[in-house]
Amino acid sequence: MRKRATAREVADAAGVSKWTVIRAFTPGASIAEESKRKVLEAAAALNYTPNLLARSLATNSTRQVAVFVDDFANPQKLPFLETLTERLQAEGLVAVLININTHFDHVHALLHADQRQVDAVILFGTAFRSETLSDLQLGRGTPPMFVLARDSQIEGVPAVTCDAELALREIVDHLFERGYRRPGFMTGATVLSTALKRRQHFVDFWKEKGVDGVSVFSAEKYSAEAGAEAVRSYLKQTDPADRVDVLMCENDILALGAMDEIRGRFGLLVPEDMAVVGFDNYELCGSSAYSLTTYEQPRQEMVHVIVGMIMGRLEPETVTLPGTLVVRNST
Amino acid sequence: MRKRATAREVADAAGVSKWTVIRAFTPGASIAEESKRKVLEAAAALNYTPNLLARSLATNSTRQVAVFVDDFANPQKLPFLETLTERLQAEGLVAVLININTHFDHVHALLHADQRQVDAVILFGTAFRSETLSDLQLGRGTPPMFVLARDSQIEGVPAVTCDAELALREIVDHLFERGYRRPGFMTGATVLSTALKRRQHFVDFWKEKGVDGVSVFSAEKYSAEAGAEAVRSYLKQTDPADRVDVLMCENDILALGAMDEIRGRFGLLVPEDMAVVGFDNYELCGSSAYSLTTYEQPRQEMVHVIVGMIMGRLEPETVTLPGTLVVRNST
DNA sequence: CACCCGTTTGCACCCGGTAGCAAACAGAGT
DNA sequence: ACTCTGTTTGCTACCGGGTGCAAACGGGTG
Repeated sequence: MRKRATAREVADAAGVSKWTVIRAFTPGASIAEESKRKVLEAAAALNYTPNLLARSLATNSTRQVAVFVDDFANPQKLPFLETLTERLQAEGLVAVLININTHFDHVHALLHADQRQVDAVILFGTAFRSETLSDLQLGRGTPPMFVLARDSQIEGVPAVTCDAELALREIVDHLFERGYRRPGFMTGATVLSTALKRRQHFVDFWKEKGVDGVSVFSAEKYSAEAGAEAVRSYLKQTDPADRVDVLMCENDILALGAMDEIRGRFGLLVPEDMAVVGFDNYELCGSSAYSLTTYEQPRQEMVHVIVGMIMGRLEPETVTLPGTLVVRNST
Repeated sequence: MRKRATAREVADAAGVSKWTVIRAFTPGASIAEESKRKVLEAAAALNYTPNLLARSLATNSTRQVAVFVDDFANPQKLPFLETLTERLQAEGLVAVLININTHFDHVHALLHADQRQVDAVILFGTAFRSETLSDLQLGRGTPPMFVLARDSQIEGVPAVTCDAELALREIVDHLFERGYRRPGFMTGATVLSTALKRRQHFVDFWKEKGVDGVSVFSAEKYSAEAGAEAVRSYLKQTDPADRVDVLMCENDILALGAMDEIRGRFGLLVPEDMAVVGFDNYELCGSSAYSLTTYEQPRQEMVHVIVGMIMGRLEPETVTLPGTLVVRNST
């Protein structure tokens, strides 16, 4: 394997010192046209490009951003990752994707990210417990952190989210207007559900409308299968007369699973027997097979804001952005 | 922002030289128990961990793997990314996710990966044209490359794929047995479709069965919407009597879109009027709303093999692994 | 021709580790 | 006490660049 050329080698070939070579590759550096040309020619001949590793070490900036993900079941992560990587790359940054799981938890991951000297850490919808940080005792040592698409449960760590209050208000208004009066809510794993505030706002706004008893039940995790199971056990143990008339699910993937179960196994009609609402507006929600009413997060704007904060253009502070209610046939 | 502690500082605190500190953090290094203890105490007090950037520079190994992705529309990417990151992390490697798009093409990405000194590049289902490599003229300079979940079109670059020949044979056998005789095939963008070989095998195996005319048409890209459109224009311009009785789609996401269109807009029944087959076994294919017959790629094994090659445990060579036919109600 | 000032270039030192050699040390054998 | 041998420690050189300062250069001016 041929080694990469170094600035030193290019310097020898061009008959200048290595610092002149560096200058030729530093925008705005003080260098004569003539020598810049010579250097670039020699560099092209030797196929030289600066070693970003060495540069990072010297400048103390890697231009790498760690992205923590712990829930790959939600297909909505994919378009987010697409937008995020695209925007980061447009800024000359690159995403290091870190899978948080039982073998590699947040502590490991943060330690690792810190050792790699990443410029920032994005907690992308992960279930980060604030105690984790104090365990680390890293204090000011860690790279700046940002929470994306989930509320921050860590003091001093800003979050960029969809405005849950506005979203749930719009949803509840819509459902009330359509005449639903017996609402239910399906959360994902109970521990985390507070991180999205959705349930709380849902309950509160129904209370404002004078509807008090929101049935709440919980799926094991965020997956279609788990959503289906949760609905199955709910429908089995609930008297048909007492059933909710509309079921709001914490995200689309739960909602799709729920819908399948409601229609498939129980032969009920959506929305006639039971309406369903999701959250995220995942691509397949619009298909005629589901036609799920849902709420679209302002993905582009959220990513725009978080990248702006990372680049230092925007003040790092918690920001909530308005999304869009997408009404379809499931309500 | 407090700076990270360096080996030098720990050395001063522990009253030893910085090389002794390094040894305390190097498994199997020659160091006395006593001084190791002293060093680790001082390190804990100062919150020291080695700087991986500096280590990478010195050892010429970053333990980073670049993963190129250019198609985020296929939700199947997500479980693959999950498995891939998990396995890489288990080996002490980390994935740098690079989004290949019009603003950041393969040439940019390869150059960038090379500058970052990544240990390997995984072309994860990307449409890499072999000319791109010769354009680069990087020759032996580039990091080792591997193609995942697509055939390699680059000489000397091994691919790890699902065995398309076996898969299509099983699928065609199954369809023939069920009595279908007028097969159709929907590819994604035509340019790439050869990279998956699926169409060719499909046509060949039908020919073996004595069925010659496979209707082939193509969606603009890999998305449900594109699949739906392709089916719409096919159904519109084809006489009902001449329609295919089974439609095989190059992947699930096309198949789901196609199914929606067939049932929703045209009011046809699947599989009675037209059967549909996909490829990948994406989670929602199993839902009662679709119940799509499809073929599951051996994801775990594929990732296992590619990571083995990266780690040097396995010979780098093209490997095809057998998947599993999943028969459901759409055929 | 000396002088001044702006541009260009070279240099010492630094970023934070790793590799391999050589010196220092300690315990055993004679 | 002396040598031998194995362990432990320190040191120089190096990975491939970046920074800030000082010296060299060059052209206009009096």
